[in-house]
Amino acid sequence: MKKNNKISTAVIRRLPRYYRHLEALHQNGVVRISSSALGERTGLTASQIRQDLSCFGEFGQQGYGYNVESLMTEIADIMGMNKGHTAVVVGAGRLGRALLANFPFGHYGVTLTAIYDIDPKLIGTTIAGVPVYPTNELNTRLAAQPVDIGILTVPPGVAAETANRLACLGVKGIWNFTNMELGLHLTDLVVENVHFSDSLLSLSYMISE
Amino acid sequence: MKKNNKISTAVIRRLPRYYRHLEALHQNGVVRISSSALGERTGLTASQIRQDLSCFGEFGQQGYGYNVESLMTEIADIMGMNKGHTAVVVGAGRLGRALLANFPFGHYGVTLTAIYDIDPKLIGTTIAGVPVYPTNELNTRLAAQPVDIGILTVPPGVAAETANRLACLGVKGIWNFTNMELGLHLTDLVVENVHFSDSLLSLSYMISE
DNA sequence: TAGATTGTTAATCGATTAACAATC
DNA sequence: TAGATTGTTAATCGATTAACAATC
Repeated sequence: MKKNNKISTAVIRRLPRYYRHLEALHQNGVVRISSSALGERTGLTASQIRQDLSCFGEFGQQGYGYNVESLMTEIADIMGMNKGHTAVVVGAGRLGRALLANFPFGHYGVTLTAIYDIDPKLIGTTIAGVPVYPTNELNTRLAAQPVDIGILTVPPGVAAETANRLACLGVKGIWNFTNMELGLHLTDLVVENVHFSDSLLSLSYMISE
Repeated sequence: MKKNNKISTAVIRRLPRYYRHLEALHQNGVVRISSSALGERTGLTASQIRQDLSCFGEFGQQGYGYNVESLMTEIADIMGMNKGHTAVVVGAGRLGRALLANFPFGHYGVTLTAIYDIDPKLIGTTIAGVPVYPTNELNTRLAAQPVDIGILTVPPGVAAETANRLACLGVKGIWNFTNMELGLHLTDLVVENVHFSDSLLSLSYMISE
């Protein structure tokens, strides 16, 4: 009984959190969990969890709760982890390489098809098993073989320009690690910003009380 | 006319965004801006901006708007950028080093006093001008000279344990880059999570519609 | 069966938006 | 002065919480 009304961003932002906790529970061999127990773990109310999940279907069972593994699988599916999303990384500097080395893209259902950089020393090599191409081949390569996500780890100076190119080349989403506001107002493009500075400044505020 | 009622997290999360845009405006030589113009830039309503700012004081002027530089300065101050916060980085792996190399801590009013790692090759060196100490000296060094913020870039396996040590050593905040839930429930400790996976999964959901 | 816990409806709470008098 | 734009109060909207019948 999927309900495609319109999911609020508040709910969407909580889905990965549910997933993270369910994954940990599953790894610890926990088979079932009630909304109240999950609430305790996640720091949310049982009511909110049931409300959130009910946006997508009926995954629980009265008197029992939720099966950890199947709820985990359902949420993974809802979040698009089984859509086979493809992505390219643009910018293989320290941050790009740290991400490539540490972040388990495959685990989240994202396949990296290429890395782009301007450094001649990197061209032709592979990083984390992904080939590095020169950035000036971005247009032709992506035109020939579109991808879903552009991961932006370029220096701030070329962030906006690169984002524009990615947008024109038809990516559906940009994962933006530059501290720049991309200012793209295309309705069909999603920009997810990872603004470290915003995060640190919030922390700074909260410890300054 | 500061009003210390209780600022909602929604407002706190928008402060860095205001700051970012004001900084850019200032760099472009813009001297004054109205709430509606700032709203257009930031994608928020003029009403919300005025409402938000009024939590902290009266920074504008009727018929004129806000002075970009002074509003920027005010917000910087509100966010604690002038508190002289100190921080240590724990974990000098790829991510830690990328952060050290790229992120302008000083610009946000945070002074790094030390880096801790277990790799003997790194001990005694400096990264981005900050000395690296062995992690087993964390307790004695922080006990002797407390810091405000612990930046957690250790591998997931030791995240919880390291966070606990930092908490016991009196840090006020933890900037958590591990994908782990730290599960510290100390009332006087603030944990700011940078969960890359949550961010990517939200993006994944949003492009999957 | 009796106890537990769901999904959902209704009530509450908080956050955003609109409106406007005050005033630069 | 007249026009613009603030800070703030009131109205609206949305999100969270509480309650409970349904049922495993």
